Amino acid sequence: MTSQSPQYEVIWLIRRLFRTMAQVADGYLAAHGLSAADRAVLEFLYPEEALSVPEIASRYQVSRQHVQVTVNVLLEDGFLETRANPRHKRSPLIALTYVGRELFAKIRDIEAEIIDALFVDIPSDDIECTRQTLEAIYFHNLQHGDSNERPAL
Amino acid sequence: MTSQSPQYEVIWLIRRLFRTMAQVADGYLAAHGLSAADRAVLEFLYPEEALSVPEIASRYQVSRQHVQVTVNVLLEDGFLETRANPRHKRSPLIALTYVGRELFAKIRDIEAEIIDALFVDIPSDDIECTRQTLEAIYFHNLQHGDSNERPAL
DNA sequence: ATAAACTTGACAATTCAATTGTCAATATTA
DNA sequence: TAATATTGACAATTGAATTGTCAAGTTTAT
Repeated sequence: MTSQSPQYEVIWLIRRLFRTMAQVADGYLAAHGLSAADRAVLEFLYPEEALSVPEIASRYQVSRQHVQVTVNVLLEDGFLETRANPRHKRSPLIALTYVGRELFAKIRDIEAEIIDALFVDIPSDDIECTRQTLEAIYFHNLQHGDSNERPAL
Repeated sequence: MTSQSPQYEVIWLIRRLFRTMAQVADGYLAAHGLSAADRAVLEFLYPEEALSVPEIASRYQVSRQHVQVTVNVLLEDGFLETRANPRHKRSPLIALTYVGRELFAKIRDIEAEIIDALFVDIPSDDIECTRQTLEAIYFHNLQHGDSNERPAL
């Protein structure tokens, strides 16, 4: 509603699409016992990354302590494992286990299905144009961003 | 990161753009003493809508009680006023006051500036293509949506 | 017109994600 | 080797939102 310029409408649509997508995501994530925060951590490590908790926190632009708790639970659940960290003797690297990688692959499959259904009517040229435009905005945003670290999930 | 299909990347970008936008919004909203929830309520009433609290709640897909609290504060602040409700004698319509309308217009000006800066390098054809594509996805989503009401801010 | 069923606004308690604060142990660096 | 910083664990707090409850008033069906 309440349109003004095409730019404004694009932003409006992004806000609303995010909201509905988040609702849908909550559904299939909860069905696998995951929260949005869990998903974010898994995504940072997928498929073969190994990062320390503070590293994840700074990328996920979220407090170190919060990531710690999330990671600890995922470790207990067997989706993550610790590895020796060549850069820090006390702070291990966190990586996906085989089970964790399978889980996140499954999540991605579910998402891919939903997304494909969403885009089923859209010509691929339009998808590509949209992708490029959003990417340009995203990186433009980064250039002028006042935050000193990456923007986060 | 971790691209697969252009579709997936579009969704990925929407998620990240939303996050960074929300951070920016928190900044200028807080500078005017508003929360995101306040903004949502003002937007529903701008420029000349008059809705009851339960009506706002069902559009904003949020609990009636939460909207009530938000509206009560905005009433006290003089940004909203109550009017007789022809459909309900006890539940008044809520509408913007002159001051409230000025405030939201100001918010929109700030947003328009930020958005224009964001899109400054993008050809208008690309903006239009993006708008159409996102709109198509949004309405496609609505058709198949399982929620029985509108999707929300 | 009247009784039954529902809606509304107010208030309270709770939940959930996330932040902030603190601290001892350990690492890094100067 | 001493000074400084980082890490993980734990606790308390915040903030936005939900859920529960209830009396008062309103709508609807009879």
